[in-house]
Amino acid sequence: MSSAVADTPRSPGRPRSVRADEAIIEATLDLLAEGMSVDVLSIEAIAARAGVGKATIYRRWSGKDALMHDALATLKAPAPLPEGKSVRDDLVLLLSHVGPQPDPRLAAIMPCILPHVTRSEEHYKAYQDIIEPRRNVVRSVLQRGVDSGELRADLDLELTLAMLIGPVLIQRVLRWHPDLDADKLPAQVVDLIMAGIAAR
Amino acid sequence: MSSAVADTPRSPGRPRSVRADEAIIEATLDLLAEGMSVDVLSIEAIAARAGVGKATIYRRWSGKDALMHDALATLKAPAPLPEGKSVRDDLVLLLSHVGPQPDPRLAAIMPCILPHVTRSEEHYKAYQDIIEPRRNVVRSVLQRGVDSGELRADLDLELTLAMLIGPVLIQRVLRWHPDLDADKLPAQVVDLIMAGIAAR
Amino acid sequence: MSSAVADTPRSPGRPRSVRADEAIIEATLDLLAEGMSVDVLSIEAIAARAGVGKATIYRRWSGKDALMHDALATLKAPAPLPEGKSVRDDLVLLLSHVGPQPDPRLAAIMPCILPHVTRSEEHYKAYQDIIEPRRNVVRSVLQRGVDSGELRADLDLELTLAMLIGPVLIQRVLRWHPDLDADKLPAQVVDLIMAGIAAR
Amino acid sequence: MSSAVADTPRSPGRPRSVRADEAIIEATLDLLAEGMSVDVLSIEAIAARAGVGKATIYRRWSGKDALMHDALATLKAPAPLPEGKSVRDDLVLLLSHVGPQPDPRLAAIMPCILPHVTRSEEHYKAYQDIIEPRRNVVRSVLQRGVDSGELRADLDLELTLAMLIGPVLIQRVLRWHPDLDADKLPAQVVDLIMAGIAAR
DNA sequence: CGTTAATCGAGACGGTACGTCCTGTCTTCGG
DNA sequence: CCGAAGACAGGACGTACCGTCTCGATTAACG
Repeated sequence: MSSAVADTPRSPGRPRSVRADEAIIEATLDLLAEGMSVDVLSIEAIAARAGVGKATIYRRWSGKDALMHDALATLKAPAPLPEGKSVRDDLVLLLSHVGPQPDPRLAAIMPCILPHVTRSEEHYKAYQDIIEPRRNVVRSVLQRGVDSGELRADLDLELTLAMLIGPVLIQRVLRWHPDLDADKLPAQVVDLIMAGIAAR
Repeated sequence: MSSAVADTPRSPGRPRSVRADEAIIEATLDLLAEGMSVDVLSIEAIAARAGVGKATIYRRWSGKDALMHDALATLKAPAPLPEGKSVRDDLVLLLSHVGPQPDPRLAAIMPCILPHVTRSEEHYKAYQDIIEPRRNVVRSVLQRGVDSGELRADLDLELTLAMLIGPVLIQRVLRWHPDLDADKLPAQVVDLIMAGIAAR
Repeated sequence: MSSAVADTPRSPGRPRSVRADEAIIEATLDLLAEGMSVDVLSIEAIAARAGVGKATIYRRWSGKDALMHDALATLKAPAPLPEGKSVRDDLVLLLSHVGPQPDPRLAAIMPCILPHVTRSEEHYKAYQDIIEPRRNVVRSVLQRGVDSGELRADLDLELTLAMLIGPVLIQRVLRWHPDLDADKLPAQVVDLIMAGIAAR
Repeated sequence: MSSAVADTPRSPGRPRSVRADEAIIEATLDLLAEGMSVDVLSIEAIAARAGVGKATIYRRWSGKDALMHDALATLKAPAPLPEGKSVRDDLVLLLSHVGPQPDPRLAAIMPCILPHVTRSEEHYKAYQDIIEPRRNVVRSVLQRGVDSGELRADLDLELTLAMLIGPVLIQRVLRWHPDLDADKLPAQVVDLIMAGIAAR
């Protein structure tokens, strides 16, 4: 093409391998999902699992935190499902997706990053760009429920958000609980919080 | 000993220092409360903080897990508060105690052990003796509410438990949330779950 | 070219740069002469010094050993000096040429390759084609001395060769010796070995 | 003992293992003797060969150079043999000891350190305390020969020294030479240099 | 009141992972 | 096709801790 734009000037030398990029991210997610905590997750282990030299990782990311952030960002489900017929069904769907879908590793990883973001405001802010879009979807569903009259008009959206997400975050702990079924949890949570626990 | 009762047979040699015991437990809790995750919490750091040799720790505990367990067990508030005048007030009180009281470090530590117990059923069971008594208190308050007619007769106690505890576990994450006040969270959570979010 | 002789069929594409060839050889010799050992001498360093890409080197030589061999072969003085008037003068001249002439780097490089050829018989043999011609010149001078009666008839030529070359090889070590002058060393060595050290 | 001297105050903590010291030195000498050059010799290889952690090496030596120096110092034969009946026999004995005795690795290592000490005056000086004592013994034998009239009165001791040591340093190269026998080399060298090569 | 024995702080032990640097090879572009 | 630039997998660097061990000194109860 003889026309103008020099789209991407293209730096000299061999371009970075896309295969390596993917292998590193996948290895990171796999290791996280295998239950390793953020702190015990080692660059050396990631490199070995990805079949990659350590330098290839450090060429792309400054350290473990930056790599982790990008790895988790790839899990950022591209808007899982915005709309259904009722607020109740939408919420159940969304909460189910914080769970095993779309990437089955997500449910395993989430509790691992919880203490990570808890450590400091700095860590917390670093993950806002990943967490907030997900929360926004839930928030908008709640707002729609208020507007449509399905939910109470005086509802504290932020509080409700925290209560919806909390149980799901600890759902892995509930796996071994004899009286609860993790698969049905989202629906039960939504139903309970819709109705309230107080007697009528 | 020529006397009767062999109370404690008393082994020969220098007895173990009580000061060391306490210093180690305190150092462990301090470090956990400072936001370190379970994995990065090192025996070496505990020993240094406690002013104690590493062997002094390994002589008492088999490893990090055993020490952690005992340290957290000392936080096991000796029955925080059994009874109030209403289920609502009791729940608020109990949830507040999962928070900053009685030991201010408790709230900081709880999110740290979450991924730890999540790792495997083995880890999970190891902490049951600490977690379950606390849950039992909440459970009995809920049962009393059902019996007294304050709560719905068909209430799923285990599910309700999970929903009450979830938001509190992630309350540290909410510290930096602009629209939520961690101190008021327990009361808000209880009120919301009592009433439900559905419009009447 | 429309003219006649297609001497060398001339492969297609850009011909190899003679400048690069020379620059690589020169860079190799320079680095060796700067006292680097054979093992620390890196292709990367040679490429950088020559202002050349690493691939440009690997396209011409199979590896470090092959490059080194060719580089040293260029130092193979094209018959330094065959004949003088006396065996003594010839030897002094030859030893001086193992030293700073004709290429001043030769004296610096020789001790570097010593441990290299020492490593295995394989390495040793690889450099025979460079070393032996030089030794042959000395050998023939010695033989001429025996024939002419200047040297003892029962002389062990190989042994004498080793004794003449040894001191020169370590002459760099002698640079800092306060009582020896490297420049005069060849003459002194020849004179001493001619006369012997035993009292008469 | 109630008397004075507090010999060695003894620092607290576990004392350093003598076994480790020895294993490290032995591993270093073994690897050097196996023909590795100084530069390719890695701390990691030494640690592996010695069955020792890297930290155990770095706790004792600042780096490769310091370790090498101490390793070679242990080869410093504690006065190989001072005196015989003739200067000739003494020299043969001493030169033989620069060779395979007392430690058979010495002959293999010497050519390896030659380019090392050659690199700079700094490196050269660092090994003076190892090299010079050995040279001193030879020097004193030569001086004794001059005093006793066995050697020429006008002998240049330093030059003679260089000529005696040179051939031995390159004796490994001579291993594969068909016409020379490394074992007999010292005697041949001494005899030749005593008599001179000039015809009488 | 000296013996005995388990404790203490201290720190070295064999390891593992760190993040950096350099190896020799491979892969892209522009000349 | 060549040349430079530079990414690739691999591996050694020197540091920092890991959990274990070994040391001299301390500290009680027992004989």
